[in-house]
Amino acid sequence: MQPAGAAADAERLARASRRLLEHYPAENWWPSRSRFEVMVGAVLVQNTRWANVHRAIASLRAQRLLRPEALAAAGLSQLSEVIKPAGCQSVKAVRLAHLATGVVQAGGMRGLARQSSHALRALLRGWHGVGEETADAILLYGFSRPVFIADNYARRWLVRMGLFDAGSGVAAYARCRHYAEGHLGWNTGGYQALHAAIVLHGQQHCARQARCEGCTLNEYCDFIKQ
DNA sequence: AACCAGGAGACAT
DNA sequence: ATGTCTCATGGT
Repeated sequence: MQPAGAAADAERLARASRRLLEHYPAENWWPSRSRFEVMVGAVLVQNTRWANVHRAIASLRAQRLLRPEALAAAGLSQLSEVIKPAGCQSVKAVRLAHLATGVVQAGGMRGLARQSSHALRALLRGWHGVGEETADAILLYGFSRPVFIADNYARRWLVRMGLFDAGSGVAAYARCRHYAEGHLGWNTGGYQALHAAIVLHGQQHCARQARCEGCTLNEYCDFIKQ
């Protein structure tokens, strides 16, 4: 059993999450034609707007590079040129190369799909350029695993609601994810929609302030808190 | 021209 | 272990 108060926190979190979903019903949040494309997109979208990522992916598709073997065989300079619209191309080209090579060495997408979520996350995290958030995005949207993405938006949201403050850093990310998963216990579809809603809310409201006070849409944030 | 973007990794406490 | 700084680049 969970300690006293945990049940109340779980209910608050669940209620707030439901309200978020009602007001930010994101559809087609992560468009993709294949699991590998999700993996590629997860790297390209790092610190980047999706609109720019979309162009880079279209470019990759035109070059027939949206397959692990082809991507792994591509040269860095070519790759860098193709993904340019997504920005930070020299960095991301290297990361994509590691990603593609990793997929091939892991036995392709089929080999990856056989892994447990825990094993898969550990494997992905071992690849250069795949951090906590990117790994979880791949798990959630690429491999349909029930994972709560504890990104900056999610962490800030939880802190503002006074529910949970994990601090910062890699370990803090895991603590936050465990907290949310432990209190929500949702399925994959739920976490997919929730992540989208959290990001949309975070982008539109009090994006940079430490607290909701002073936010021009404070009433909305208070509404979410109920 | 400044500032942000659907972070990651290195580095210093 | 945890918190902070740096990197890298297109778009607004």
